[in-house]
Amino acid sequence: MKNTVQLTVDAVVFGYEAGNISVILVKRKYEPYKNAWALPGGFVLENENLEQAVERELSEETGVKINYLEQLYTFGDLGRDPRGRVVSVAYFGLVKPNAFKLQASTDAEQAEWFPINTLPKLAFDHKKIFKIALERLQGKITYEPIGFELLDKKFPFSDLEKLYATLLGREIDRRNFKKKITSLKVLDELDEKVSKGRGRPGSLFSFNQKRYFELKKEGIIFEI
Amino acid sequence: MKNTVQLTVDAVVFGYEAGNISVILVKRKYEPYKNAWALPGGFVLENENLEQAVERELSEETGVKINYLEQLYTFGDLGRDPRGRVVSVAYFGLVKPNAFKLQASTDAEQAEWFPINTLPKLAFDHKKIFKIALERLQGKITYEPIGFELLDKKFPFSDLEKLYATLLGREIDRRNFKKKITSLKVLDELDEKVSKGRGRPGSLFSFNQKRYFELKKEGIIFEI
DNA sequence: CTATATTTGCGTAAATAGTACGCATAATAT
DNA sequence: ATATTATGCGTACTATTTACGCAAATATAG
Repeated sequence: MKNTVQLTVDAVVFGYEAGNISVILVKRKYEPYKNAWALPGGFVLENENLEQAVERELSEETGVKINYLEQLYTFGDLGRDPRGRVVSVAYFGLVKPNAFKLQASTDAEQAEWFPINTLPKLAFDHKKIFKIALERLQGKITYEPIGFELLDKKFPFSDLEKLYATLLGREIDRRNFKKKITSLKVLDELDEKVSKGRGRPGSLFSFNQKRYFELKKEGIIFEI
Repeated sequence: MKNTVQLTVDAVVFGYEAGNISVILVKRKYEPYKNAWALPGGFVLENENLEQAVERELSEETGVKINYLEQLYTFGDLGRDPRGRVVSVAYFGLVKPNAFKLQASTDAEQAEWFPINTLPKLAFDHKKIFKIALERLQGKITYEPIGFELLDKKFPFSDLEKLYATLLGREIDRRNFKKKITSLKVLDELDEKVSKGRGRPGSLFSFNQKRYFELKKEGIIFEI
Protein backbone atom coordinates (compact mmCIF):
# COMPACT_ATOMS: atom_id res chain seq x y z
CA MET A 1 0.00 0.00 0.00
CA LYS A 2 1.37 3.32 -1.09
CA ASN A 3 1.58 6.45 0.90
CA THR A 4 -1.90 8.00 1.10
CA VAL A 5 -3.47 11.41 1.54
CA GLN A 6 -6.78 12.75 2.75
CA LEU A 7 -8.92 14.22 0.00
CA THR A 8 -11.38 17.06 0.32
CA VAL A 9 -13.45 19.14 -2.05
CA ASP A 10 -14.20 22.84 -1.60
CA ALA A 11 -16.58 25.03 -3.55
CA VAL A 12 -16.46 28.70 -4.43
CA VAL A 13 -20.06 29.51 -5.27
CA PHE A 14 -20.87 32.90 -6.74
CA GLY A 15 -24.22 34.60 -6.85
CA TYR A 16 -25.26 37.93 -8.30
CA GLU A 17 -28.04 40.23 -7.20
CA ALA A 18 -28.72 43.94 -7.47
CA GLY A 19 -25.25 44.83 -8.66
CA ASN A 20 -23.48 42.76 -6.04
CA ILE A 21 -21.43 39.64 -6.50
CA SER A 22 -21.45 37.42 -3.44
CA VAL A 23 -19.94 34.16 -2.39
CA ILE A 24 -21.19 31.49 0.03
CA LEU A 25 -19.22 30.91 3.21
CA VAL A 26 -19.92 28.59 6.12
CA LYS A 27 -18.94 28.96 9.74
CA ARG A 28 -16.88 26.02 10.93
CA LYS A 29 -18.30 24.02 13.83
CA TYR A 30 -15.20 22.01 14.67
CA GLU A 31 -11.46 22.33 15.00
CA PRO A 32 -9.26 23.24 13.26
CA TYR A 33 -10.32 26.82 12.61
CA LYS A 34 -13.43 26.37 14.77
CA ASN A 35 -15.83 29.31 14.31
CA ALA A 36 -13.85 30.68 11.39
CA TRP A 37 -15.48 31.27 8.03
CA ALA A 38 -14.54 28.88 5.27
CA LEU A 39 -15.60 27.75 1.83
CA PRO A 40 -18.21 25.00 1.94
CA GLY A 41 -16.64 21.59 1.45
CA GLY A 42 -15.41 18.48 3.17
CA PHE A 43 -13.96 15.01 2.83
CA VAL A 44 -14.61 12.87 -0.21
CA LEU A 45 -16.23 9.57 0.71
CA GLU A 46 -14.86 6.30 -0.58
CA ASN A 47 -17.79 5.53 -2.84
CA GLU A 48 -18.38 8.84 -4.55
CA ASN A 49 -16.85 10.81 -7.40
CA LEU A 50 -15.44 14.27 -6.85
CA GLU A 51 -18.47 16.02 -8.36
CA GLN A 52 -20.79 13.98 -6.19
CA ALA A 53 -18.80 14.95 -3.15
CA VAL A 54 -19.07 18.67 -3.89
CA GLU A 55 -22.77 18.46 -4.56
CA ARG A 56 -23.35 16.51 -1.37
CA GLU A 57 -21.34 18.92 0.74
CA LEU A 58 -23.07 21.92 -0.78
CA SER A 59 -26.46 20.49 -0.17
CA GLU A 60 -25.59 19.46 3.40
CA GLU A 61 -23.93 22.70 4.39
CA THR A 62 -25.79 25.34 2.46
CA GLY A 63 -28.93 23.87 0.93
CA VAL A 64 -28.24 25.92 -2.18
CA LYS A 65 -29.33 24.72 -5.58
CA ILE A 66 -26.29 24.97 -7.77
CA ASN A 67 -26.78 25.97 -11.37
CA TYR A 68 -23.34 25.46 -12.81
CA LEU A 69 -20.29 23.65 -11.50
CA GLU A 70 -16.83 23.11 -12.89
CA GLN A 71 -13.52 22.02 -11.48
CA LEU A 72 -11.25 24.92 -10.58
CA TYR A 73 -7.87 23.78 -9.31
CA THR A 74 -6.30 21.30 -6.94
CA PHE A 75 -4.42 22.48 -3.89
CA GLY A 76 -1.91 20.06 -2.46
CA ASP A 77 0.85 22.05 -0.82
CA LEU A 78 2.43 20.61 2.28
CA GLY A 79 1.20 22.27 5.44
CA ARG A 80 -2.01 23.72 4.03
CA ASP A 81 -4.01 21.82 6.65
CA PRO A 82 -2.91 21.26 10.29
CA ARG A 83 -4.50 17.79 10.26
CA GLY A 84 -1.80 16.45 7.97
CA ARG A 85 -1.56 15.86 4.25
CA VAL A 86 -4.89 17.05 2.97
CA VAL A 87 -5.32 17.68 -0.73
CA SER A 88 -8.31 19.70 -1.84
CA VAL A 89 -9.95 19.72 -5.23
CA ALA A 90 -11.66 23.09 -5.54
CA TYR A 91 -14.79 23.69 -7.62
CA PHE A 92 -16.27 26.80 -9.13
CA GLY A 93 -20.03 27.27 -8.97
CA LEU A 94 -22.71 29.74 -10.01
CA VAL A 95 -26.25 30.09 -8.72
CA LYS A 96 -29.30 32.11 -9.70
CA PRO A 97 -30.72 34.80 -7.44
CA ASN A 98 -33.68 32.73 -6.26
CA ALA A 99 -31.20 30.45 -4.52
CA PHE A 100 -30.42 33.42 -2.32
CA LYS A 101 -33.60 32.87 -0.39
CA LEU A 102 -32.96 29.20 0.30
CA GLN A 103 -29.84 29.65 2.32
CA ALA A 104 -31.50 32.01 4.79
CA SER A 105 -33.51 29.15 6.24
CA THR A 106 -30.65 26.68 6.34
CA ASP A 107 -28.93 27.25 9.61
CA ALA A 108 -27.57 23.80 10.15
CA GLU A 109 -24.00 24.91 9.70
CA GLN A 110 -24.62 28.64 9.37
CA ALA A 111 -24.13 29.46 5.75
CA GLU A 112 -24.13 33.03 4.50
CA TRP A 113 -23.66 35.09 1.39
CA PHE A 114 -20.83 37.62 1.56
CA PRO A 115 -20.30 40.36 -1.03
CA ILE A 116 -16.90 39.62 -2.47
CA ASN A 117 -15.35 42.88 -1.37
CA THR A 118 -16.26 42.44 2.28
CA LEU A 119 -15.07 38.93 3.04
CA PRO A 120 -14.06 37.95 6.57
CA LYS A 121 -10.78 36.19 7.31
CA LEU A 122 -10.92 32.67 5.90
CA ALA A 123 -9.75 29.32 7.25
CA PHE A 124 -6.92 27.25 5.69
CA ASP A 125 -5.73 28.57 2.32
CA HIS A 126 -9.28 29.43 1.32
CA LYS A 127 -8.39 33.04 0.62
CA LYS A 128 -6.07 31.83 -2.10
CA ILE A 129 -8.70 29.47 -3.49
CA PHE A 130 -11.23 32.27 -3.54
CA LYS A 131 -8.85 34.56 -5.37
CA ILE A 132 -8.25 32.03 -8.12
CA ALA A 133 -11.98 31.45 -8.46
CA LEU A 134 -12.64 35.17 -8.81
CA GLU A 135 -10.03 35.40 -11.55
CA ARG A 136 -11.74 32.53 -13.32
CA LEU A 137 -15.10 34.27 -13.07
CA GLN A 138 -13.68 37.48 -14.48
CA GLY A 139 -11.80 35.65 -17.17
CA LYS A 140 -14.78 33.63 -18.30
CA ILE A 141 -16.78 36.61 -19.45
CA THR A 142 -14.29 37.37 -22.19
CA TYR A 143 -14.43 34.01 -23.90
CA GLU A 144 -17.87 32.62 -23.26
CA PRO A 145 -21.32 33.97 -22.54
CA ILE A 146 -22.13 34.26 -18.90
CA GLY A 147 -25.29 35.42 -17.27
CA PHE A 148 -27.65 32.56 -17.84
CA GLU A 149 -26.22 30.85 -14.81
CA LEU A 150 -26.29 33.98 -12.68
CA LEU A 151 -29.44 35.88 -13.62
CA ASP A 152 -33.11 35.18 -13.08
CA LYS A 153 -35.09 33.52 -15.80
CA LYS A 154 -36.52 36.88 -16.86
CA PHE A 155 -34.54 40.05 -16.39
CA PRO A 156 -34.36 43.59 -17.68
CA PHE A 157 -31.45 44.28 -19.99
CA SER A 158 -29.87 46.54 -17.43
CA ASP A 159 -29.34 43.56 -15.11
CA LEU A 160 -27.11 41.91 -17.67
CA GLU A 161 -25.34 45.17 -18.32
CA LYS A 162 -24.70 45.75 -14.62
CA LEU A 163 -23.45 42.20 -14.21
CA TYR A 164 -20.83 42.78 -16.88
CA ALA A 165 -19.90 46.18 -15.55
CA THR A 166 -19.46 44.69 -12.09
CA LEU A 167 -17.36 41.77 -13.27
CA LEU A 168 -15.21 43.95 -15.50
CA GLY A 169 -14.86 46.53 -12.79
CA ARG A 170 -15.62 49.42 -15.14
CA GLU A 171 -18.48 51.12 -16.91
CA ILE A 172 -19.61 49.82 -20.25
CA ASP A 173 -21.41 51.66 -23.02
CA ARG A 174 -24.96 50.42 -22.89
CA ARG A 175 -25.65 51.08 -26.56
CA ASN A 176 -22.62 49.22 -27.87
CA PHE A 177 -23.09 46.45 -25.35
CA LYS A 178 -26.67 45.97 -26.48
CA LYS A 179 -25.59 45.92 -30.11
CA LYS A 180 -23.05 43.23 -29.34
CA ILE A 181 -25.43 41.06 -27.37
CA THR A 182 -28.13 41.49 -29.98
CA SER A 183 -25.77 40.38 -32.73
CA LEU A 184 -25.16 37.15 -30.83
CA LYS A 185 -28.90 36.45 -30.98
CA VAL A 186 -28.74 34.91 -27.54
CA LEU A 187 -31.57 36.91 -25.95
CA ASP A 188 -35.30 36.60 -26.47
CA GLU A 189 -37.22 39.79 -25.84
CA LEU A 190 -40.45 39.13 -23.97
CA ASP A 191 -43.66 41.10 -24.19
CA GLU A 192 -43.62 42.00 -20.52
CA LYS A 193 -42.26 45.29 -19.32
CA VAL A 194 -40.97 46.08 -15.90
CA SER A 195 -40.60 49.38 -14.14
CA LYS A 196 -37.91 49.85 -11.54
CA GLY A 197 -39.41 52.87 -9.85
CA ARG A 198 -38.16 55.84 -11.80
CA GLY A 199 -37.22 55.93 -15.44
CA ARG A 200 -38.68 54.42 -18.54
CA PRO A 201 -39.83 50.84 -18.05
CA GLY A 202 -37.84 48.26 -19.97
CA SER A 203 -38.65 44.97 -21.66
CA LEU A 204 -37.85 41.73 -19.92
CA PHE A 205 -35.47 39.33 -21.64
CA SER A 206 -34.61 35.69 -21.27
CA PHE A 207 -31.72 33.66 -22.57
CA ASN A 208 -32.34 31.48 -25.57
CA GLN A 209 -30.93 28.30 -24.08
CA LYS A 210 -30.28 26.52 -27.35
CA ARG A 211 -28.32 29.43 -28.74
CA TYR A 212 -26.62 30.07 -25.39
CA PHE A 213 -25.12 26.62 -25.15
CA GLU A 214 -24.18 26.63 -28.82
CA LEU A 215 -22.16 29.77 -28.22
CA LYS A 216 -20.61 28.30 -25.12
CA LYS A 217 -19.55 25.23 -27.04
CA GLU A 218 -18.06 27.20 -29.91
CA GLY A 219 -16.25 29.40 -27.43
CA ILE A 220 -17.13 32.92 -28.37
CA ILE A 221 -14.64 35.68 -28.09
CA PHE A 222 -16.39 38.45 -26.41
CA GLU A 223 -14.55 41.72 -26.35
CA ILE A 224 -16.67 44.31 -24.55
CA MET B 1 -8.34 9.27 10.71
CA LYS B 2 -10.50 9.92 7.71
CA ASN B 3 -10.89 7.81 4.68
CA THR B 4 -7.82 8.22 2.48
CA VAL B 5 -6.87 7.92 -1.17
CA GLN B 6 -3.70 7.33 -3.13
CA LEU B 7 -2.49 10.37 -5.01
CA THR B 8 -0.60 10.41 -8.28
CA VAL B 9 0.51 13.04 -10.75
CA ASP B 10 0.63 12.58 -14.51
CA ALA B 11 2.09 14.85 -17.14
CA VAL B 12 1.12 15.52 -20.73
CA VAL B 13 4.27 17.02 -22.21
CA PHE B 14 4.11 18.45 -25.71
CA GLY B 15 7.00 19.17 -28.00
CA TYR B 16 7.10 20.62 -31.49
CA GLU B 17 9.60 20.00 -34.25
CA ALA B 18 9.53 20.21 -38.02
CA GLY B 19 5.78 20.62 -38.29
CA ASN B 20 4.99 17.83 -35.86
CA ILE B 21 3.48 18.01 -32.42
CA SER B 22 4.52 15.14 -30.22
CA VAL B 23 3.89 13.96 -26.70
CA ILE B 24 6.07 11.94 -24.32
CA LEU B 25 4.93 8.47 -23.35
CA VAL B 26 6.64 5.87 -21.19
CA LYS B 27 6.35 2.10 -21.32
CA ARG B 28 5.16 0.68 -18.03
CA LYS B 29 7.48 -1.79 -16.31
CA TYR B 30 5.04 -3.12 -13.74
CA GLU B 31 1.45 -4.18 -13.32
CA PRO B 32 -1.19 -2.97 -13.82
CA TYR B 33 -0.95 -2.27 -17.54
CA LYS B 34 2.55 -3.76 -17.68
CA ASN B 35 4.21 -2.99 -21.04
CA ALA B 36 1.46 -0.58 -22.02
CA TRP B 37 2.26 3.00 -22.94
CA ALA B 38 1.22 5.63 -20.45
CA LEU B 39 1.74 9.26 -19.58
CA PRO B 40 4.79 9.80 -17.39
CA GLY B 41 3.81 10.13 -13.75
CA GLY B 42 3.58 8.35 -10.42
CA PHE B 43 2.78 8.55 -6.76
CA VAL B 44 3.19 11.75 -4.82
CA LEU B 45 5.58 11.32 -1.89
CA GLU B 46 4.64 12.47 1.57
CA ASN B 47 7.14 15.29 1.74
CA GLU B 48 6.74 16.94 -1.64
CA ASN B 49 4.31 19.33 -3.29
CA LEU B 50 2.40 18.36 -6.39
CA GLU B 51 4.68 20.34 -8.72
CA GLN B 52 7.73 18.79 -7.15
CA ALA B 53 6.24 15.36 -7.69
CA VAL B 54 5.66 15.97 -11.42
CA GLU B 55 9.10 17.36 -11.92
CA ARG B 56 10.67 14.44 -10.08
CA GLU B 57 8.71 11.87 -12.06
CA LEU B 58 9.49 13.57 -15.34
CA SER B 59 13.15 13.71 -14.60
CA GLU B 60 13.23 10.08 -13.38
CA GLU B 61 11.24 8.64 -16.23
CA THR B 62 12.13 10.80 -19.19
CA GLY B 63 15.12 13.00 -18.37
CA VAL B 64 13.42 15.79 -20.25
CA LYS B 65 14.00 19.42 -19.33
CA ILE B 66 10.58 20.94 -18.99
CA ASN B 67 10.11 24.52 -20.09
CA TYR B 68 6.61 25.25 -18.94
CA LEU B 69 4.31 23.45 -16.57
CA GLU B 70 0.79 24.14 -15.40
CA GLN B 71 -1.88 22.15 -13.66
CA LEU B 72 -4.43 20.69 -16.06
CA TYR B 73 -7.19 18.83 -14.27
CA THR B 74 -7.75 16.32 -11.50
CA PHE B 75 -9.17 12.91 -12.27
CA GLY B 76 -10.85 11.17 -9.38
CA ASP B 77 -13.54 8.92 -10.76
CA LEU B 78 -14.17 5.64 -9.02
CA GLY B 79 -12.66 2.71 -10.85
CA ARG B 80 -10.15 4.63 -12.92
CA ASP B 81 -7.33 2.54 -11.46
CA PRO B 82 -7.53 -1.21 -10.67
CA ARG B 83 -5.37 -0.69 -7.57
CA GLY B 84 -8.16 1.09 -5.75
CA ARG B 85 -9.01 4.71 -5.14
CA VAL B 86 -6.30 6.56 -6.97
CA VAL B 87 -6.74 10.22 -7.71
CA SER B 88 -4.49 11.79 -10.29
CA VAL B 89 -3.59 15.44 -10.66
CA ALA B 90 -2.65 15.92 -14.30
CA TYR B 91 -0.20 18.54 -15.51
CA PHE B 92 0.34 20.16 -18.86
CA GLY B 93 3.89 20.76 -20.04
CA LEU B 94 5.78 22.20 -22.99
CA VAL B 95 9.37 21.64 -23.99
CA LYS B 96 11.75 23.11 -26.54
CA PRO B 97 13.11 21.09 -29.45
CA ASN B 98 16.55 20.62 -27.92
CA ALA B 99 14.92 18.49 -25.24
CA PHE B 100 14.11 16.03 -28.00
CA LYS B 101 17.70 14.87 -28.04
CA LEU B 102 17.88 14.24 -24.32
CA GLN B 103 15.25 11.58 -24.15
CA ALA B 104 16.94 9.40 -26.76
CA SER B 105 19.68 8.52 -24.30
CA THR B 106 17.38 7.92 -21.34
CA ASP B 107 16.26 4.35 -21.57
CA ALA B 108 15.71 3.73 -17.91
CA GLU B 109 11.97 3.34 -18.34
CA GLN B 110 11.80 3.60 -22.13
CA ALA B 111 10.44 7.01 -22.86
CA GLU B 112 9.52 8.08 -26.37
CA TRP B 113 8.06 10.93 -28.32
CA PHE B 114 4.90 10.09 -30.26
CA PRO B 115 3.36 12.39 -32.86
CA ILE B 116 -0.07 13.16 -31.51
CA ASN B 117 -1.95 11.61 -34.38
CA THR B 118 -0.24 8.23 -34.09
CA LEU B 119 -0.59 7.43 -30.41
CA PRO B 120 -0.68 3.82 -29.23
CA LYS B 121 -3.33 2.54 -26.86
CA LEU B 122 -2.84 4.11 -23.45
CA ALA B 123 -3.07 2.72 -19.92
CA PHE B 124 -5.72 3.78 -17.38
CA ASP B 125 -7.80 6.80 -18.45
CA HIS B 126 -4.75 8.43 -20.00
CA LYS B 127 -6.43 8.77 -23.37
CA LYS B 128 -8.99 11.03 -21.76
CA ILE B 129 -6.30 13.03 -19.99
CA PHE B 130 -4.39 13.44 -23.21
CA LYS B 131 -7.48 14.64 -25.02
CA ILE B 132 -8.13 17.35 -22.44
CA ALA B 133 -4.51 18.44 -22.60
CA LEU B 134 -4.65 18.73 -26.37
CA GLU B 135 -7.76 20.88 -26.14
CA ARG B 136 -5.94 23.09 -23.68
CA LEU B 137 -3.00 23.42 -26.03
CA GLN B 138 -5.24 24.35 -28.93
CA GLY B 139 -7.27 26.70 -26.81
CA LYS B 140 -4.26 28.51 -25.41
CA ILE B 141 -3.15 29.88 -28.75
CA THR B 142 -6.26 32.00 -29.09
CA TYR B 143 -5.88 33.87 -25.83
CA GLU B 144 -2.19 34.03 -25.11
CA PRO B 145 1.02 33.95 -27.08
CA ILE B 146 2.52 30.55 -27.45
CA GLY B 147 5.70 29.57 -29.14
CA PHE B 148 8.36 30.75 -26.78
CA GLU B 149 7.93 27.57 -24.78
CA LEU B 150 7.89 25.36 -27.85
CA LEU B 151 10.38 26.81 -30.31
CA ASP B 152 14.14 27.09 -30.26
CA LYS B 153 15.74 30.27 -29.03
CA LYS B 154 16.32 31.42 -32.62
CA PHE B 155 13.97 30.35 -35.36
CA PRO B 156 12.91 31.38 -38.85
CA PHE B 157 9.50 32.98 -39.05
CA SER B 158 8.13 30.03 -40.94
CA ASP B 159 8.63 27.83 -37.87
CA LEU B 160 6.23 29.96 -35.89
CA GLU B 161 3.83 30.05 -38.78
CA LYS B 162 3.89 26.26 -39.16
CA LEU B 163 3.38 25.83 -35.43
CA TYR B 164 0.19 27.86 -35.57
CA ALA B 165 -1.02 26.17 -38.72
CA THR B 166 -0.44 22.79 -37.10
CA LEU B 167 -2.19 23.68 -33.87
CA LEU B 168 -5.10 25.29 -35.66
CA GLY B 169 -5.32 22.41 -38.09
CA ARG B 170 -5.59 24.68 -41.10
CA GLU B 171 -3.48 26.88 -43.34
CA ILE B 172 -2.89 30.46 -42.36
CA ASP B 173 -2.06 33.42 -44.56
CA ARG B 174 1.59 34.12 -43.98
CA ARG B 175 1.35 37.80 -44.83
CA ASN B 176 -1.53 38.54 -42.49
CA PHE B 177 -0.06 36.36 -39.79
CA LYS B 178 3.21 38.24 -39.98
CA LYS B 179 1.37 41.56 -39.81
CA LYS B 180 -0.44 40.43 -36.69
CA ILE B 181 2.65 39.13 -34.94
CA THR B 182 4.61 42.22 -35.92
CA SER B 183 1.94 44.48 -34.45
CA LEU B 184 2.35 42.67 -31.12
CA LYS B 185 6.03 43.63 -31.08
CA VAL B 186 6.88 40.35 -29.50
CA LEU B 187 9.60 39.27 -31.93
CA ASP B 188 13.12 40.56 -32.30
CA GLU B 189 14.56 40.18 -35.77
CA LEU B 190 18.18 39.04 -35.65
CA ASP B 191 20.89 39.82 -38.17
CA GLU B 192 21.50 36.19 -38.97
CA LYS B 193 19.89 34.53 -41.92
CA VAL B 194 19.26 30.87 -42.38
CA SER B 195 18.74 28.87 -45.52
CA LYS B 196 16.63 25.73 -45.45
CA GLY B 197 18.01 24.19 -48.64
CA ARG B 198 15.91 25.68 -51.35
CA GLY B 199 14.15 28.99 -51.39
CA ARG B 200 15.12 32.43 -50.24
CA PRO B 201 16.91 32.43 -46.89
CA GLY B 202 14.97 34.05 -44.07
CA SER B 203 15.95 36.07 -41.03
CA LEU B 204 16.10 34.40 -37.67
CA PHE B 205 13.86 35.72 -34.93
CA SER B 206 13.76 35.40 -31.19
CA PHE B 207 11.02 36.16 -28.70
CA ASN B 208 11.37 39.36 -26.74
CA GLN B 209 10.91 37.79 -23.32
CA LYS B 210 9.89 40.96 -21.52
CA ARG B 211 7.18 41.74 -24.05
CA TYR B 212 6.16 38.09 -24.30
CA PHE B 213 5.39 37.73 -20.62
CA GLU B 214 3.69 41.11 -20.53
CA LEU B 215 1.32 39.92 -23.23
CA LYS B 216 0.78 36.65 -21.45
CA LYS B 217 -0.12 38.48 -18.27
CA GLU B 218 -2.52 40.85 -19.99
CA GLY B 219 -4.07 37.93 -21.78
CA ILE B 220 -4.08 38.84 -25.41
CA ILE B 221 -6.89 37.88 -27.66
CA PHE B 222 -5.33 36.46 -30.69
CA GLU B 223 -7.69 35.83 -33.54
CA ILE B 224 -5.74 34.37 -36.45
C1' DC C 1 -49.54 70.72 -13.71
C1' DT C 2 -45.01 71.52 -15.35
C1' DA C 3 -40.10 70.94 -15.20
C1' DT C 4 -36.38 67.97 -14.21
C1' DA C 5 -34.08 63.80 -13.39
C1' DT C 6 -33.70 59.07 -14.66
C1' DT C 7 -33.67 55.07 -17.35
C1' DT C 8 -34.53 52.75 -21.77
C1' DG C 9 -34.07 52.48 -26.75
C1' DC C 10 -32.46 53.51 -31.48
C1' DG C 11 -29.16 55.24 -34.74
C1' DT C 12 -25.00 57.00 -37.29
C1' DA C 13 -20.12 58.37 -38.22
C1' DA C 14 -15.31 57.52 -37.49
C1' DA C 15 -11.58 54.62 -36.18
C1' DT C 16 -9.59 50.13 -35.84
C1' DA C 17 -8.85 45.46 -37.02
C1' DG C 18 -9.21 41.58 -40.09
C1' DT C 19 -9.23 39.40 -44.83
C1' DA C 20 -7.89 38.59 -49.52
C1' DC C 21 -4.79 39.02 -52.65
C1' DG C 22 -0.64 40.72 -56.08
C1' DC C 23 3.90 40.60 -56.86
C1' DA C 24 9.03 41.32 -56.18
C1' DT C 25 13.21 38.97 -54.21
C1' DA C 26 16.75 35.46 -53.14
C1' DA C 27 18.03 31.21 -52.99
C1' DT C 28 18.31 25.98 -55.03
C1' DA C 29 17.37 22.40 -58.64
C1' DT C 30 17.28 21.04 -63.55
C1' DA D 1 19.03 30.06 -68.48
C1' DT D 2 14.67 28.67 -66.47
C1' DA D 3 11.67 26.64 -63.22
C1' DT D 4 10.67 26.00 -58.41
C1' DT D 5 10.44 27.22 -53.71
C1' DA D 6 10.27 30.11 -49.84
C1' DT D 7 10.60 34.90 -47.95
C1' DG D 8 9.09 39.70 -47.70
C1' DC D 9 6.40 43.92 -48.54
C1' DG D 10 2.27 46.29 -49.92
C1' DT D 11 -2.61 47.69 -50.92
C1' DA D 12 -7.62 47.52 -51.44
C1' DC D 13 -11.77 45.78 -49.37
C1' DT D 14 -14.71 44.26 -45.46
C1' DA D 15 -16.12 43.68 -40.82
C1' DT D 16 -15.97 44.98 -36.14
C1' DT D 17 -15.44 48.17 -32.46
C1' DT D 18 -15.80 52.64 -30.43
C1' DA D 19 -17.69 57.19 -29.55
C1' DC D 20 -21.44 59.73 -29.02
C1' DG D 21 -26.15 62.25 -30.21
C1' DC D 22 -30.76 62.22 -29.05
C1' DA D 23 -35.76 60.69 -28.52
C1' DA D 24 -39.19 58.16 -25.48
C1' DA D 25 -41.37 56.80 -21.14
C1' DT D 26 -41.66 57.03 -16.55
C1' DA D 27 -41.15 59.10 -11.37
C1' DT D 28 -40.52 62.98 -8.50
C1' DA D 29 -39.88 67.80 -6.96
C1' DG D 30 -41.80 72.15 -6.83
